[in-house]
This record gives sequence, C-alpha cells and structure tokens, in this order.
Amino acid sequence: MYSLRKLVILPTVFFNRDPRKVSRALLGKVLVRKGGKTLLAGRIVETEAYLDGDPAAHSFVGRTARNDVLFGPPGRSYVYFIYGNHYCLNVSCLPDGVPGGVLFRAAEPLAGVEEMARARGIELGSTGSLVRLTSGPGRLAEAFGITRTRDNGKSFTDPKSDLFIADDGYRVRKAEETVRIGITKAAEMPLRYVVAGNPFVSKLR
DNA sequence: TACATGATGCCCT
DNA sequence: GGGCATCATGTAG
Repeated sequence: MYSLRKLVILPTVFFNRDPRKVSRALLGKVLVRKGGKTLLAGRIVETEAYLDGDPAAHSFVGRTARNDVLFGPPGRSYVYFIYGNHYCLNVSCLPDGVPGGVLFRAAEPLAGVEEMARARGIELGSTGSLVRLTSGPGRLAEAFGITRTRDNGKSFTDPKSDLFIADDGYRVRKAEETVRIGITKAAEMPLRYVVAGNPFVSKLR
C-alpha cells in the first residue's frame, strides 16, 4: 500500500512560473485524489505546457467563463470537456491575471488501482490493462474520476483539498522534450515533457 | 437557436 | 491505421 506520510504537498509558488518549467518539474511528482475511504495516486510521467500567447492554448481567445481558471491564480485545476467524451485535467500556472497551464497527459498508478480500473471499466489482468488505466489525458481523468462540475477551479495546494500534487522524494533519471499531441496550431513547438522510457507514457499517434 | 469544431480513446481491421 | 462516438463552447445570425 502506498504511504501518504512521506508526501509533501507542492506549494503555490511551485506553479507561479513558466508552464515549461512547471511541466518539467512535475515529472515524477504524485497526483493524489482522496475519497472517503479510497486513495488514488499516480506518478506523473507525461505533461504538456500551454503558454501565454500560445495559439494552441484555450486562453488564446481571451478570458471567458470556460477558460477563466487559466487566467486566475496558480495551482488551481482547470478541467475541460473535449470531443464529446473526455475530460482533461490541467493545473494553472503564472501569477493571477496571466494565463498559462500544464496538461496532465499520463501517470503511473501507485495506489487505488482497483478503483481506477472500475472507473475506467477495465478488467485488470487482461493484456496491457494497467497501462490503459492512465496513459492519455482522457484516460487519466476518467481513472481519477475528474469532471468539470466536480473539480474545475479546485486548489491543488490546499491540504484540505481532495485533489493535490505532492513530492514523495522520487527523482526522474531522464526527461525528454517532444512536440505536443493532438493540436493543429503551434504544433511544432516542443512543449511535451515525458519521463524517458516509462511504459505509461502515451504513444504517439 | 443553430452549427462547426476540437489538448481523444475505443474498437475494429 | 482509420472510422466513429458524442457534447460544451464560441461565434454567427
């Protein structure tokens, strides 16, 4: 069983900087969802940065009700619904008033594997079932039970929050930068960050 | 009020 | 390697 005790919740200043820095620094950190008696935890192995003035960022159109969190204070969860099926989880970056964020694209399950499998409708034990739990932004969000109604705007840095990001002392050996996935604008910018060789990183399409 | 569009994943071949 | 499910959001009218 994964132990909560060694977890140190990341402070707000961690997110109050360039999303590229935050994306890289988040690799190896732990995403945690605390339920009533369940604990879901996953090591972050893949992220993407969305910058201020970035044509591929939701904030590019200006501040709206939908993307408001990206413009707000750092360290909040930005959840959006995409393609009629999937939620995606992000964290806001940069000071209040400046838009920016990091998309969580994949994680390695550490705790609550059965709950994740149930949420994903996956039978554990079948081929590749563990990887399919959390490799991909839509999968990751579903495994952690993320929805816009429930989680958009939540603080990631409040110890009382049921959703937070923590450091458990793990250090990534090697990180790699690649182009982002599934976008058409500014598609050439290398703003995707992955833990080299980790099997839970989502595959290029 | 309608409609095109998209930071995708699944389930086939 | 390609079709498809499926809907919130923004923009036009």
